[in-house]
Amino acid sequence: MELKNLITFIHVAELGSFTKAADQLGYSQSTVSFQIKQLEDELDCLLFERINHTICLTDRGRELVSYAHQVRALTDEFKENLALETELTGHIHIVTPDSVCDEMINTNYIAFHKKHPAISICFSTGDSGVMLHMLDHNEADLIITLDQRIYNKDYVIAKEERLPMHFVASADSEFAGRKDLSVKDIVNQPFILTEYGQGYRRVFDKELAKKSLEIHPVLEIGRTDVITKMLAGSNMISYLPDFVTRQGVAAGELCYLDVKDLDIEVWKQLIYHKNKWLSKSLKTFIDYVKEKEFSSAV
Amino acid sequence: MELKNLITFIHVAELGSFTKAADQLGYSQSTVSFQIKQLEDELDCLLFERINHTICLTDRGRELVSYAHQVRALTDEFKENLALETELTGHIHIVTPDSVCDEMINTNYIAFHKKHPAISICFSTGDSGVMLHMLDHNEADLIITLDQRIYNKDYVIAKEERLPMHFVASADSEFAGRKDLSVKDIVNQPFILTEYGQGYRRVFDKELAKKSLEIHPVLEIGRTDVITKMLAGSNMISYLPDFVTRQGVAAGELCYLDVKDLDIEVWKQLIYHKNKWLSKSLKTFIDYVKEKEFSSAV
DNA sequence: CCTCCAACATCGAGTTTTTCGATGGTAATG
DNA sequence: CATTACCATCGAAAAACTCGATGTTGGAGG
Repeated sequence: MELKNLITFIHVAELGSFTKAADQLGYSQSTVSFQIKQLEDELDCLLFERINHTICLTDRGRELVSYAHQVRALTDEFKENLALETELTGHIHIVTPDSVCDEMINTNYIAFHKKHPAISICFSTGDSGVMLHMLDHNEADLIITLDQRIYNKDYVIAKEERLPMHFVASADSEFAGRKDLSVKDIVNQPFILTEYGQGYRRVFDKELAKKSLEIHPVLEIGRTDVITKMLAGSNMISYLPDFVTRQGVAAGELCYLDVKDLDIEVWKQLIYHKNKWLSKSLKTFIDYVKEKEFSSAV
Repeated sequence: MELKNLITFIHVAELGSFTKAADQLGYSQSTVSFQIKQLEDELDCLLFERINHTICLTDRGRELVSYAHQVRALTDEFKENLALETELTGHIHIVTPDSVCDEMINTNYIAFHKKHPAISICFSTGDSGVMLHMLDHNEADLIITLDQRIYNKDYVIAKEERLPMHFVASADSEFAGRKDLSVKDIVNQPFILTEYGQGYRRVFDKELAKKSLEIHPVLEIGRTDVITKMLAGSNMISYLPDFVTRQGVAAGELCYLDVKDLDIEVWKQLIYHKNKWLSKSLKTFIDYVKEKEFSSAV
């Protein structure tokens, strides 16, 4: 009972003629005969009485007409809905580091949700390793990494930008305003950093190790908002992406230290798996994140 | 979007595995891959995300699951109904000579209708030529002929019997009781016969012509009930099947004339076209007619 | 760390199915 | 009586389907 045969059957039943149906469908007449015969064999009943070269639906045939129309209607409806791509619904799972997640939820996500209330979104946080693993296991639709620049043929980098990094301290730090600092000058200061697993922290430690230096932070915490709050007015130092500290510096609470001999490449990347099916919802969300979350200014 | 592929798709979606679906369906794994790919190509969308050798339905895939289930349900339902052969409904068109029709409607049909109220039946009358033409054009489902014995490879003779024929006159006819009459003795009497087109009348005339005889009836009429009524008490003679006159003879109103030199073969046959689809209703009706209308006693 | 296993994709070969054109028979038409 | 229209059937050609083998990759187990 393949759809093709049912379509042919519908035409034959409507036109009352194998030949006409064949013409209409672009088949040869013998093909139509064969297809109808197939249906008859499969259903083990006669669909048309053939008396004197004219055909006439049997009762069974009439039942099949009704069924065939239902199937066709269902199919048409389905294909139409598919073509329409319906409304923007569905579920999206995005995983980011803490700092990014904070910013997104607080500043941008509310607007997105207002615009697309039917898209349900799950934000969760994780370090780079966890995020990539989730991508590989189709447990996340989309991730944002703050890490060394990732390239992998299985991933699509939807957008990326290099993040300027700074050593940051309280605006009233003893190092504030000092020119041409070296890492060595500050390495023994009390540091507050993101925990080791977090992307750029690993890069940071590695780079220091190359210089045979080591930093023992007094506090490790992923929440960069906590870090910046604690820096202000304290004697602690941190190493953070600009977007985290920019506001504090502008407000006169924090300052950048002028350390010249450490320049770490930290990238912010928006990544999804290359085999990921991009629904319209997901595309919309990706576009949103690309625009809102990535500064075109940098 | 052939049904076969949809079935495979349903299995894959349920089992979450191409391989398992292949096992369950008796396909090879490559076949299942191919079938799903076919669906994806046809619908121009990804149905499963393949990430790390595990598959996961996409939104489109989920929509297709719903559609595929609907189609399958519809198909199952249809096939089940077909197997059930539902109730006895439908329309049957039977054509008979006047005399048979009279008898059927008056005596038997009412009982049949009570037993099978959902079967709608159309009785109509016609002479043999018309009836056979209707059979050939699928305008009648079933006919009963009273005529010479018909054989044609396109027809199915559901039942037949030879009808005894008699010259009949009023019980007080001058020929009543006379032994060993010849056709010649009565050929000039006033005759009342069925009209020429009617089956056995044609045979009757032909047989007389062989003997170089001719009869000019004073009245020709198909309604045999009218004929028998007119015979009684008149000096007219007719030539009729036994089943028409039996009652009158038994009642002492009519008598058979003992004409020995004319013996015409008249057959009552129940015929349908060999290409006719015999619905259960039609079969039931045929069985009914075979039993009720054809005397097993003759 | 290495091997094996489980999955799905892909390819080419073999088989099955589908399609077509030609042919045949029959009834209606002119 | 020739012609047309119609459907069935047949054999050949074309297309589609199916399979097994192979490749790739990640995870599990030793």
